[in-house]
Amino acid sequence: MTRAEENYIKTIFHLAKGGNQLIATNAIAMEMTTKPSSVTDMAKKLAEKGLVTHVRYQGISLTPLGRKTALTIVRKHRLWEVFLVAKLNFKWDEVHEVAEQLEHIKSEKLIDRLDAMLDFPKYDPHGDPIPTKNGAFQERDKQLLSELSVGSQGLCVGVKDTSSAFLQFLDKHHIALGQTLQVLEREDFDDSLSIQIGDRRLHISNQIASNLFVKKE
Amino acid sequence: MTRAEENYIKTIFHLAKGGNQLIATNAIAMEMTTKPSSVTDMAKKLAEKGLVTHVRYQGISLTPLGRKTALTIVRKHRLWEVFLVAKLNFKWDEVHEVAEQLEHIKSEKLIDRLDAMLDFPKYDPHGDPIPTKNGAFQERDKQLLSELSVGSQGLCVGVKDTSSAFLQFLDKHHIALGQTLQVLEREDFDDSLSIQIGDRRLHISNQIASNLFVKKE
DNA sequence: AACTAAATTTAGACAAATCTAAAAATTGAT
DNA sequence: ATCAATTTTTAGATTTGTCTAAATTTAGTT
Repeated sequence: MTRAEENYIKTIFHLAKGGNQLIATNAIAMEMTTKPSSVTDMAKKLAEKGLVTHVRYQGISLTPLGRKTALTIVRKHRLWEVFLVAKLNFKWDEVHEVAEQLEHIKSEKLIDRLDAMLDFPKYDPHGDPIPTKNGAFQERDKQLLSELSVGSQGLCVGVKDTSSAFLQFLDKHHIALGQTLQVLEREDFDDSLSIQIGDRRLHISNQIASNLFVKKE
Repeated sequence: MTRAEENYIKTIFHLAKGGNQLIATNAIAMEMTTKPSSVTDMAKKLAEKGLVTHVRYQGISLTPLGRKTALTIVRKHRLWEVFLVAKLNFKWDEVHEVAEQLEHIKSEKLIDRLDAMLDFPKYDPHGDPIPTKNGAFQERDKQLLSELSVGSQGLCVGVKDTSSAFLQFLDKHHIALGQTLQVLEREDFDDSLSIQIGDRRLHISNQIASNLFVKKE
C-alpha cells in the first residue's frame, strides 16, 4: 500500500462514518483537496486491488478488506495521538498533523508495543475510539451537548470539530474531556446554552455546543 | 525535501564518513541498490538545491547545507533507535528498518520532545553518536578490538557491522556495550583472539574482533 | 419527455523518480 | 601516448499520482 492509497482509504472510511455506503467522487475530492478526476483514477486502482467497490457515476465504498485496512490506519493514527499527548506533552490541538505522518509507518511490532506502552488506550485525545488489533471498533454512546435538554447532566467525552481554533477555545475556558456539566438554560433565540461546569457557570453558543460530545448521566 | 532526496543525502554522508570528499556515482548507486544513471539524475537535482556539489565524472560531495541536512536525518534516525530500544523493548538488531521510516517524519517539536523524553542520549544502541539539535557531532575515541594489543583492556563502546547476524552473535555470547574486556592472547595464524569478559573466557575470530569498537582503558 | 445543470469519467499531459541502452569521459596499462 | 576497460552521463522510456479540458452520464425541472 502506498501512502496515497492509504489516504484515500482513510478518507472514504471517515466520510462513510465507518459504514459502507457509496461516497461521491466529489465528496472525496473535496475532502482531500484534489480533483474529481484524480479520485476516479485512484478508485480504479483501489478497485483492482479489492479495497473498494467503484460503481461508475454512483460513487465508491469500502470492501470488507478496505474497511479492515482503514481500521488499521485509524488505529495507528489514534495511538500515535495518544502517545504524543501522554508521553511527549503535546497539546490536543497539535497532534493531528504529526499523527498524519506517523500513521503510515509500517511495523506491526511498533504499533503493538506502542499500544502496550500506552496501556491499551480505548480513546484518543479527542475522545474517538481506537480500533483494537483485530479491528474491533466501538463507538461510544454519546450525543452532542446541543441536543441535551435543559436540566440534564452530561460527561464530556469527545469533540466533533478537532480544529485548533475550537480545541484552544475549550482549553481557554477550561473545558476538558472527563468533566461533568449540566445544562442550566437554553436561549430560544439563538440556541445558546448556559451551563454549569465544575463550580463555574458558562454561556456558550450553539456552535460550540454542537461540536462537543457528551454522555448523558 | 522528498524522502528520496533525504536518502541520497544520508547515503553520501555515510559514505564520506562525515567528511566532505567526493563520493563516486557508482559507490552511491551500489549502496542504495539503484543504478548509476539514477544517481546522476538525483545529483543534478540536489546540486540545484544547493545540497551537494556535483563534479561531472568525478563524484558528489555534500555542501555545508547538505551536511547540516544529513546531520538532522542522522539525529532523527538514532534518536528513534534509542526510543525503540529504551521505551518499546526492541532488540538492537530490530531497530534499523523502522528507524529508516521514522527518520523521515517532519516535526522539529516531535524530535526535540523525544530527545528530552530519552534524557538527551549521546549514543544510539549501536554506540554511534547522536548529533545535537544544532548539529554538533562528536565521534567517540574508539578503536577496533582487533587492533588492541595483547594484555590491554577495553570498554565495548560500539559495533561496526550492524547486521542482525552479528548483533545476534554478540547477544548469544553475552557481549554487550558497556562491558569491559581484556585481550589475553592472539593467534598469529588467523588473528583470532582469546578475551576475558567479566568472569568468562572467550575465543573470537578476527572477523568478530574487527567489527567491535572498544575504548582503551 | 426533453432539457439543463451538476457530477463523473475519459483522454491526454506532466513531474518525480526510476530504468535501459547508448554515448562520452576517465583511468590505467602497456 | 594510445587503447581498452571502466565509470559516468545522456537520451528516451516507464510508473505513480496528479492535472486540465473535453466528453459522458445522471438528476432535477418543467
